[in-house]
Amino acid sequence: MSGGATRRPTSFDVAERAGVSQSTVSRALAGSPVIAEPTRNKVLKAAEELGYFVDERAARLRRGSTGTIAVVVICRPGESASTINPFAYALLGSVCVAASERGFETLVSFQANEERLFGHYQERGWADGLVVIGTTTNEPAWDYFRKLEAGGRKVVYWGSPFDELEWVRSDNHAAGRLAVEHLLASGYRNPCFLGALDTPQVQFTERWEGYAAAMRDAGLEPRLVATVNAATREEEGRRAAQRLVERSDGVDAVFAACDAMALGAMDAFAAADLAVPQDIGVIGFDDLLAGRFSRPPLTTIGPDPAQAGAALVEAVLGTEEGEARRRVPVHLITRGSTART
Amino acid sequence: MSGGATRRPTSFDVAERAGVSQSTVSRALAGSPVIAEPTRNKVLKAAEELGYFVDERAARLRRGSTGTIAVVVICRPGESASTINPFAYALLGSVCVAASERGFETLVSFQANEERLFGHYQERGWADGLVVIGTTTNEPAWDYFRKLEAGGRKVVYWGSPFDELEWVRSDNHAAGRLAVEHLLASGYRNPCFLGALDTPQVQFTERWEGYAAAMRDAGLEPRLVATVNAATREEEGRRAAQRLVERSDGVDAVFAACDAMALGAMDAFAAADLAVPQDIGVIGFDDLLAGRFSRPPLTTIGPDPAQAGAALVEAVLGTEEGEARRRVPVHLITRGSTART
DNA sequence: TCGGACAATGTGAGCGTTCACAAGTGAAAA
DNA sequence: TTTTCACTTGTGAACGCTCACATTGTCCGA
Repeated sequence: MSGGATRRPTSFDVAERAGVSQSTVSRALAGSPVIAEPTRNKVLKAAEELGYFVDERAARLRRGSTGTIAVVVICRPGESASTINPFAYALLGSVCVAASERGFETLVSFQANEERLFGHYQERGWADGLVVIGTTTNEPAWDYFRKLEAGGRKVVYWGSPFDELEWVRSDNHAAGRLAVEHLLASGYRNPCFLGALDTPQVQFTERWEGYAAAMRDAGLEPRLVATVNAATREEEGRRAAQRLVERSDGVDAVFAACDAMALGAMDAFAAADLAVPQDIGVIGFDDLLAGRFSRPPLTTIGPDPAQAGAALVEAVLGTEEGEARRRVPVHLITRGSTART
Repeated sequence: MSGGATRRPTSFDVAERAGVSQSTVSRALAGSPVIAEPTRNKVLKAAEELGYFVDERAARLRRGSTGTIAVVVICRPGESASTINPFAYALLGSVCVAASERGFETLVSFQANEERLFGHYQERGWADGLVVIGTTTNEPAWDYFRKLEAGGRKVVYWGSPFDELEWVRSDNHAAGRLAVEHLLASGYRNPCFLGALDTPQVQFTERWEGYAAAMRDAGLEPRLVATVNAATREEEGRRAAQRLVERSDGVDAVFAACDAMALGAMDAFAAADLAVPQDIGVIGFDDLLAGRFSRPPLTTIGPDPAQAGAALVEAVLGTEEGEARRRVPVHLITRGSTART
């Protein structure tokens, strides 16, 4: 409306208008009980008239607190904000909520370019801690994380491939077992695992291990249908499933490393006229919204994102060693894609 | 590893270690060309050894910049981070990316409780601007927004119900027309609109208006199947579709106000043994990932989230009036749910 | 030998707060 | 009246940084 950009009012402006000292303004606005009621009212009125808000960056500087945790979501190269695994979003959201519940702000950035990613870690050095969601293969990451930790900051990784870092993960072992048990109980005889083991995604590897252990316990041979890198997880799942169909070696169920892959696989099965769940059972991991609306709806295993987010925040704010290294429990959500009966 | 929490190093610590003055450290780290190369190296080495990072909150305080834009995602009451409309996440992501490209940080919060929401606006007052994603019916919001704007901050709303606020929206009118044109071209004769008009979601209302105008242009009577409030959008869509099925008044296609509703509706149609797209066509809005994996895949209309995010950031950072009030173009994505032929 | 120009570094103020401490009230107790 | 004390408010020093300005050192031409 008006012309020039007017300077933002400070507590001194409020003090002048209210006819008190600046520190009285500070106290009144901070809700200090020592301030007399009439004074407080004068101050509040003046502040409101001027449209004054406390400058948090100054307050925090003085107070010595940051009150902020940084969250970095690492995108895969070429991945945009809209093609990223939706589970990362759910996790991001619950991290923000959990942080907010503990009175912390969250500073969020999405990074695809690793060069810039590291630059950003530095800029964000002023946060109390850093939560990293996603995976990077970049080795120099170690050095950066070390530097950050030397600088008194804590870095917690969701599903880190680096053992030296603090991490929070799903109980992937349990997930693998749950998948096998459920598939066998549903009447499938030859469940295979669909995913990749040679990636920095340790979570995939752990799911495989859980799956393999459960298979052996049941007297069965674990089988891997390896995915190869593609533009999206769905595409990876689709291609791997196509190869599986061509092979046709008696596999009658698939435990996919993530829902996106499972959905891609279901797509491929439909194209090959294989009926899910009759001809082949499919179970995923993540509990994406998309899985609720696929035909058939996708049976899946997943952590509660709220629980996972809370665990991450606790880990990044907690001072106790060890306590931070946690496993988030997973749950089986049974839907149509494994309902053989 | 070590015991007590050591104080974070400051530029004075670096200066002492490097044997130079504090301001030389500042200059060296800021990349000032006036610093001699050997000095810069000494400083960089000392900084690295101490694990020093510039305290951005102090730097920005001194510099007078915030370099931050706040993003608030409003959840519907009872909605958790994982049940929120995924489009909001995609939008959030692209806002973060767009901001980062312009050198800004993003401070993100998810708010369900409106009381706290407003408290948070104040705390976040130190950002250069505020992007609000989601909808609130709360009238006092006006006052808060006014106060924020009086305080020199800019608030931009995604799909605001308040006309006095800056907003960025999809071109919902065009979306309504696109939907009708596509449905008629696909051989449907009686498309209805599924959604609610009495909500603060102006975007829904605008889509209805676009739909209604296109219907009249085609010589047809616009028809509304009203949704009523439920826990999730899917549930709202499901229930409205059930009523539509019971009515069976010749409607042969549905334009749902959002994908989540469309998916819920498809669920209800499947339960009622109505085949999509043969018996009834369905088209949504948002281009959710879930729509790509539904059976049949969902035809939808939507803005490019990246474009929308960029427009929001531009609006919140731009100084020009009017320029900020923008419409983001929408695109039709044709999939199975309207493939009658 | 000296002074001026230029390059590199040091000095000190101040960004807008909070907080420990000092100081000013007025009423109750001596 | 004087002392005491509770209750409020004012004063001034930080927080860690950047930037305008002052200072130092070095080289070169007169």
